[in-house]
Amino acid sequence: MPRLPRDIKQRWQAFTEAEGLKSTQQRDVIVDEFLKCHGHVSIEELLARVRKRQPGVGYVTVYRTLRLLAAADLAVPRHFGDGQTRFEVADQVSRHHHDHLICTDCGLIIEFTEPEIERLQDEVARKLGFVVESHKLELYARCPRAAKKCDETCPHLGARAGGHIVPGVRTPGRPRLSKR
Amino acid sequence: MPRLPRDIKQRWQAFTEAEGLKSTQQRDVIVDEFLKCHGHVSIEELLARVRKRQPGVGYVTVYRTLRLLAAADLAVPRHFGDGQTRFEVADQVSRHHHDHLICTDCGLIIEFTEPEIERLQDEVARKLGFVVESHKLELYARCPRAAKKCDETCPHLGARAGGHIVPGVRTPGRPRLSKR
DNA sequence: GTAGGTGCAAATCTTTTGCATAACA
DNA sequence: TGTTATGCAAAAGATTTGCACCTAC
Repeated sequence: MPRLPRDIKQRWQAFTEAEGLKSTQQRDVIVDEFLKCHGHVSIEELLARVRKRQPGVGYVTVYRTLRLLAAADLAVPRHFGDGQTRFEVADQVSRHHHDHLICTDCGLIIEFTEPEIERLQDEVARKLGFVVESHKLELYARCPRAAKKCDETCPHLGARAGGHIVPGVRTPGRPRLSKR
Repeated sequence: MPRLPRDIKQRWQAFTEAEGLKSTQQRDVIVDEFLKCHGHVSIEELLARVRKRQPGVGYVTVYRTLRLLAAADLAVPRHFGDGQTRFEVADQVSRHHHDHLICTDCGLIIEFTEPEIERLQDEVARKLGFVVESHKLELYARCPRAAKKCDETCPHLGARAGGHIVPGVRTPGRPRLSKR
């Protein structure tokens, strides 16, 4: 059993080889563009990037390629509760693992790491007889009343509606993330 | 501003009153059944329970009632990545707050609490200038190779397909939760 | 030439809304 | 008696599959 190559492109190559996958113009561009992404891309977003280089590429092809990337452990799907799946480059996750803090005012996503939390997670699981494979930690938080700090970080603070009752229910608690 | 009643049913009553909501047979049964739930119910699951008492109740009514319960902070929506929204009684969340460990073999959900993790979360947010409103922590884990422990806890371990490649991509990483 | 890939259209699946009818206060 | 609620059907969104055609090995 050969060691997984450090380089992410090599890992992709190894995967395609092992699975007998072919190289095509579309697939190559999609993978290339995806690996250049830093944040959390949705299929649509990636599709838009790809089409700048290869107009005519279909949604489905991006979808299937991301599925392959996920199978190869090169992409990690994320669900922030807005009903869309977003993907993150696994390299960024493993080499620079992080969790997320989501602003409940504007949906801004901040990444953070807290090694002590990670350690405690492993410990909790171990006590229950499990071994953690992955985890998801999201803090839904808002800037303090003073809103001083918030003006700096939140792009469109205060852009919410003023309604009386009940939006949809797709997001955890109250937060509503931007769509598309 | 009156204190929120301790009792959850009283809180619901206060909410309906304040919002001018009417009491109906369907709504009453739905709320009642929901509050009796302990785990994480999906709309369909709750609908099934409700229909045992009131056949003919529509999916939409359950949906809208849960939306109201969420607005009243009596239900907390959860997203475990299988594309379905599940709801938890807020009472269980606030009085007995907990996070989730999900078995990547069978989808079994175990609840746990780790006060130290909670504390660290607040600290991290504070350092970034935020105040945590809520959070979501999920550990995706598997029982140790030996699988000893797993046989005890996992209802249908080994019930997965044996396919070669790539299921859907809705779940984080590999885990596949049971549908419906 | 053949297995694998692409892209359209269409099927699924879940959540959400429109609207006519029924039930509550 | 006038809201408010219900439930059907259908819209909306996102994901997933079927299938005919195309392309890389």
